[in-house]
Amino acid sequence: MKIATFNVNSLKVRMENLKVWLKEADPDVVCLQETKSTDETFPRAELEDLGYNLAIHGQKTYNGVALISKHPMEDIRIGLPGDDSDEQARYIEAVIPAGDTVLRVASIYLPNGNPVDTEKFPYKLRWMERLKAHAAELLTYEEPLVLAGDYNVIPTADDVYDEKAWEGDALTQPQSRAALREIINLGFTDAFRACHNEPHRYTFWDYQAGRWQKGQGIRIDHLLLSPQAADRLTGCDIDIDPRGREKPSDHTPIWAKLAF
DNA sequence: ATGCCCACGACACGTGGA
Repeated sequence: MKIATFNVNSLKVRMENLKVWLKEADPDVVCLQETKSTDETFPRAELEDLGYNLAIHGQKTYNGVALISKHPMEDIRIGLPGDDSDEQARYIEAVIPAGDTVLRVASIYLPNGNPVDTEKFPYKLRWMERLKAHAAELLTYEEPLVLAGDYNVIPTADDVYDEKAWEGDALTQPQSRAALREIINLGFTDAFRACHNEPHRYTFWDYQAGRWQKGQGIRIDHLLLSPQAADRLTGCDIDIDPRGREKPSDHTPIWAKLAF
């Protein structure tokens, strides 16, 4: 089972770029972020024609997450528990039959948190606390679980082209990094780091200042695996080609393969 | 030191992204 995550930065303008990648990568499940589509404007037919079932949590203009799966999805849960007043569409979860068990997958769009001297940063940290609590709950199920998405956290200096250039940014703040470590330390495995130890592999390159052309990116899209998922991990990699094509997102897809 | 680029909503440029 190939599970991918891709922050598309608007589905509407990314459909051709996305479809080219879907056809060549042929993922079973894709966690999408920043769809910027409501449930009404979501391009359902185009994705269904490619053989995918849909689970959508949309919002006008901003945010928006979705799961697309070639296998049926059950027990779809919308929104991250812990704050009923939070109206931002940043979390969706579903259960997919896999072999003689099930795979639970979540698509996560963690808040950016910039600028750090505004209410946006404490919102990010509170959201991470809620994610930690929910992740701890899901771990008690003792089933294969993948929490995948745009975490908006650069885990270490090895995951950024220039640590100094990002000093003071919400993505490298010690509090952001500590909060991500706390989640991982519940018992998760970073799929990419389980398969790769080389530094400076990226999933995002800013549109500005020629960052893509200069190879200056950051690694912020992650797949976190429960022990039962990590035991099945056979590979993980970043598909950088979509970032270099026409009308690219500023993110590129990353995937993991699990054996069932 | 700052803006660079891109998408959205909806027509002019402000907001948000990372």
